[in-house]
Amino acid sequence: MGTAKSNTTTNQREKPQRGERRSAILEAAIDTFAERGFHHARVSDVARQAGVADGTIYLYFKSKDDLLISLFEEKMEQIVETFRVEVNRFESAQDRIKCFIQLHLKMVAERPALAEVMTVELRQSAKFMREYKAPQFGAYLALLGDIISYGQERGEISQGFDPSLTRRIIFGALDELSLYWVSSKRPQHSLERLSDELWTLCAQGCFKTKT
Amino acid sequence: MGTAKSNTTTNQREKPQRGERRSAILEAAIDTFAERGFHHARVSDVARQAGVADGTIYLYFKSKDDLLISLFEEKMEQIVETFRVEVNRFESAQDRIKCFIQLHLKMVAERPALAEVMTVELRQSAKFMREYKAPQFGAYLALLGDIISYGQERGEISQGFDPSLTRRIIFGALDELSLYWVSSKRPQHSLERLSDELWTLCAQGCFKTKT
DNA sequence: CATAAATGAATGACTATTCATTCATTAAAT
DNA sequence: ATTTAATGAATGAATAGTCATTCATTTATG
Repeated sequence: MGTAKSNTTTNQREKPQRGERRSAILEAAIDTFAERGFHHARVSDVARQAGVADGTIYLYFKSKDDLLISLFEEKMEQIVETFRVEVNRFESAQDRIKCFIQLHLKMVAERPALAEVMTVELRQSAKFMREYKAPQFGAYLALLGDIISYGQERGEISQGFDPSLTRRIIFGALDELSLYWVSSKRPQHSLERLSDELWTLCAQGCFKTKT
Repeated sequence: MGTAKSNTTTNQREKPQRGERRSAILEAAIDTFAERGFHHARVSDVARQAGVADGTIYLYFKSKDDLLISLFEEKMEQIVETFRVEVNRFESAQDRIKCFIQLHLKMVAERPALAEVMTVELRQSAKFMREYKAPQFGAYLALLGDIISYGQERGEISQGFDPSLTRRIIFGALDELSLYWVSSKRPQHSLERLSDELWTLCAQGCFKTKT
């Protein structure tokens, strides 16, 4: 408020320092894509939000598509790294899966705009940028699958489950819960509640009698 | 083949009969949006696929967006109707949920293009056509939630589960499995396998020991 | 001063939508 | 039954608006 150069008329950022421009653009892209959606967001919207000129974006990214892809890959890479470390602090597969679920939803709570972009735009991109194979999304799924395989090795999880399917099921459930949470203005449920519900279902199923 | 006017040079349809034009356009839109994605598909692509002129589309739909919305609502309405009847043929909630899962995946197998459009584009629409509340998608979720409530009334399902969350979890899992299946050229798993895997997880969870 | 970085107005490609015109079909008139 | 008129569905070329990308110029840096 007291800063001489502060500009309170818009939500655009202070002009970023040298060396911070690339990440300023990425962060601006997250906010802008989350608010307007990738297709409706203009490159000039991202530029304004980042506090740089339109052309500056093209010094750091090849195209608007490249900006979206870079955003995915770089953020997802950080997430996978963090998750892997956190998850491995637990010994049992049960605790590891519980941890994974909690971390995913914690990320949604802390970076809703990022969650929104990844949740909503990832599908489009995966399908329509055919050459882009989303390697870091693959790594995310692999991490989840590894926990399941690990649980099978330890005898915690029945051999009957196929890790490559079960990981999709859990990811799908997490993804839908995330979308539900970021989309509702006033969510009726806390993220802890969502986490518990999914964990309980994964752990013991929802029917009282065994089939 | 023997028809005098048949045109074998392209994949465009025979000029549709009067009174079939609206549905010809809807079907063409499903194929075109599935192949190119809503944003990359041109209105003229849909027109060519339907065997009508560009302008004809605007006699039946207000805009390209309206075409997508109409597609969702009309197809989803049929699906909800069919599912409700089929599901109610079973007495137990267990069988009803199993039936629901199987019907969803059967629909994916029978109408992959429709599944693809709904799976990929629904999220976008839900977010960016704010005024469009996707009532039929709501009905789909409600159907699933009703089965869960019914199971709780009958004492099959623990009271601890919240139907409005559990239905999201199951829908999310189904949706992700569908996307996985339609996106992979040569799926390693049959849809029956996907159905069994999800059903088993929902029914009894994946851990051998109770928590 | 020389080099690199940043700018933002101008460009050009793209495509949703419009609307003046066509034409097949139906109804009216003889 | 045959001709003529009326209708409105269908057409597709032209329009109009959008916006990603470029690049000549300006600004900052060492």
